[in-house]
Amino acid sequence: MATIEDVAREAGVSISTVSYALSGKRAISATTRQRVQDAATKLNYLPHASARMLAANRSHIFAVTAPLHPDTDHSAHMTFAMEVTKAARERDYDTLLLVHKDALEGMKRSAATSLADGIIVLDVDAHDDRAALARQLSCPTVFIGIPEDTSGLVCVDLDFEAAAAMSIDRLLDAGRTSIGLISHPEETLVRESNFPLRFRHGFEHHAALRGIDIAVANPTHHRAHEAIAELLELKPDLDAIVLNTNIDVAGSVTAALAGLGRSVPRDVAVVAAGVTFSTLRFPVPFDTIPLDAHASCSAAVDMLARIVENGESPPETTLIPPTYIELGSVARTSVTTSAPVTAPAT
Amino acid sequence: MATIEDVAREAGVSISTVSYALSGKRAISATTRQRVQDAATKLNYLPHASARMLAANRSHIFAVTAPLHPDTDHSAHMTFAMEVTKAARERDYDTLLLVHKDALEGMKRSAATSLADGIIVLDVDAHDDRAALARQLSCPTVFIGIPEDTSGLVCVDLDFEAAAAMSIDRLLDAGRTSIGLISHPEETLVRESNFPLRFRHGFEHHAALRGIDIAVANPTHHRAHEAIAELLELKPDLDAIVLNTNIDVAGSVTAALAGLGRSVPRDVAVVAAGVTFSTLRFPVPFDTIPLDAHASCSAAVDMLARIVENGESPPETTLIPPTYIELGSVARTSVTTSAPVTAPAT
DNA sequence: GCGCTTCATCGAAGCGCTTCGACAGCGACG
DNA sequence: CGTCGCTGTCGAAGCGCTTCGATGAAGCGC
Repeated sequence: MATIEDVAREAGVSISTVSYALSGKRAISATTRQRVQDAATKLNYLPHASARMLAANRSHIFAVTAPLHPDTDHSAHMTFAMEVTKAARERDYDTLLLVHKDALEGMKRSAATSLADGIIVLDVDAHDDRAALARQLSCPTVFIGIPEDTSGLVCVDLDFEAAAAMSIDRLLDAGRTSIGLISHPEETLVRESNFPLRFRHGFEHHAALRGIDIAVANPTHHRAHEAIAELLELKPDLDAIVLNTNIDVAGSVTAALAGLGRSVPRDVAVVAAGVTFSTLRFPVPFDTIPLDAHASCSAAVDMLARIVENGESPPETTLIPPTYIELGSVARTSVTTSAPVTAPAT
Repeated sequence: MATIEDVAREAGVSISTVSYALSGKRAISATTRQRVQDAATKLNYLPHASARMLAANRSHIFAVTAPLHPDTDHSAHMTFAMEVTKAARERDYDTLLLVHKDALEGMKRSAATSLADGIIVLDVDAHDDRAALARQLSCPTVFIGIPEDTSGLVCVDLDFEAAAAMSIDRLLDAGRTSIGLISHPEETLVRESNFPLRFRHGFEHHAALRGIDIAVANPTHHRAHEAIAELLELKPDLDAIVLNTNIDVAGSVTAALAGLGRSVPRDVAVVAAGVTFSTLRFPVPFDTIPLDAHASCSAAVDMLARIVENGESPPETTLIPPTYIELGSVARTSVTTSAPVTAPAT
């Protein structure tokens, strides 16, 4: 492999000139820069990674901690890891994958050895060990997800509270009156994975605010029809369901409702909110308030890069506003529809 | 962070002695070594990653290329990436994730900049661009999966041909006579993902060898019942199904068969072969010949580490023998069962 | 035409580690 | 008692890059 010295010789300049010409950190005349670039291209020069790291004290590597729990949704997990990696590459960083039990030890190690310039934390629990570690680590760290105590941290995530409120508002605006929430499986809630809790909290809070009574079900075995039966028992007049759950449960909601003699959206409106999957290929696609991995990850990586490169200190918490995608699973109820079309209720 | 110099001062020895004491590359007296280790522990010393890389010309990093296709099974994908990472950590390597289009460019870059000591290639197609690249790269590379032309490469994988043969043998031994294969979706076959093809080839080959006639279905839309109906049309007397397909199709086989008035294993025996998922939580668990991610990944990482560290050159292809897990989905047919129990047909 | 600034370039000092060769000390051997 | 060969330790030379300070050349005003 060609070294910077080879390029310098080829271009007839000094080593430092090559470095400055390629990095742009000092003014170099156009002609010299061109010669250097030509030489670099000709020799197929790429700087030796560790030499660059050592001299510049910067690795251009981000560590990504992504622990795998028994109840982890692999698909969502993969999507986030990929999106972080893609976003990092766009800013000229590579990503080191830290998994499993190695998460804590890996964070320490990659910080202590200066292997990583920064750390991205995925799949955050309400009381996450990695929060305490991040505070004492002095290696810039950004959380995708929001632990209970955010002091001294930098966190990015979808505004789940707002997403929950948005789902309620849409359903009420469409004339629905009796809303149930199907949440994540028990296992996920038990370890206090942060976002199902935040969604649920936002849901209950906003329901109270709008003066409606709601029901909540946590499917124990990823079974949709059990959850729905549970909701129907609590609220026999159920006419709307909000799904903040995994794809398995969501995917079988249509069938489960059909089994109970209800159709979507005629009898029951459905909104999937704060979910990573698309419902486009479901028998009846559901209106969706997506948990957009791309948005969260590129925002987080962007922040991390700015902390590392410019020493910026972003706010503790950045909430990404939700967006609503209509796919036809929330028709207006007949009562409302019978009102004059030109003057819809506000 | 403490440097090697701090440790040397603390232990009252020279820098090189510290290096040798910690690496064990030269004889150091027990007392000195102990003093050095104590000093290192006291100062919380960890060697600076890039300094070590630069001096030793070794990064202790493996790159992992794992491209994401539209039809990629995220769960399997994640499992393999995780298993590679875990296996690498056990040998003191970290893993860099290279995704998406970045796969080729990332391989080049991490090799050219000496960022990675070696490369693991996942999700290999029969005609994979990464094979040609690996040949010209001079960076040790191990494929998990087997492209058509393996010359000059090092590849590890489950012996899918043997797994296919094993599934046929087991079914025939259990007295089944009419076997159908449900393979991967069209999309996966079209891009010539290597293992579905190898499985299918082994399946057809062994069926011919054992003198039976078989049927094959490729579900187009991940729909199990369509595939089964297709098989039944081809072979109305179907009494055994081999599944070499994704979890979505496999998961709904029981229901699809029930819908067609057949039960497992009474009417139809089922074996899942060369699959990454477990069928334990299916309504009827299926006998399984697993594609064991852990086995493949740790074998591959082991090989890569030995190439990097000892300059070994393993054989082009290493096939991992299949194992059979009985879960009760292959009962002997009544005909066979009525034969004397003490003298089963061979 | 002198001193001043500005621009482009260079030389050299590290970054923190590994590793090679050198060498002191010491027991063994003739 | 001199010499040989070990063993354990040290000093120093890099690894390939970045970056600081220095310097020469060119441009400017007075």
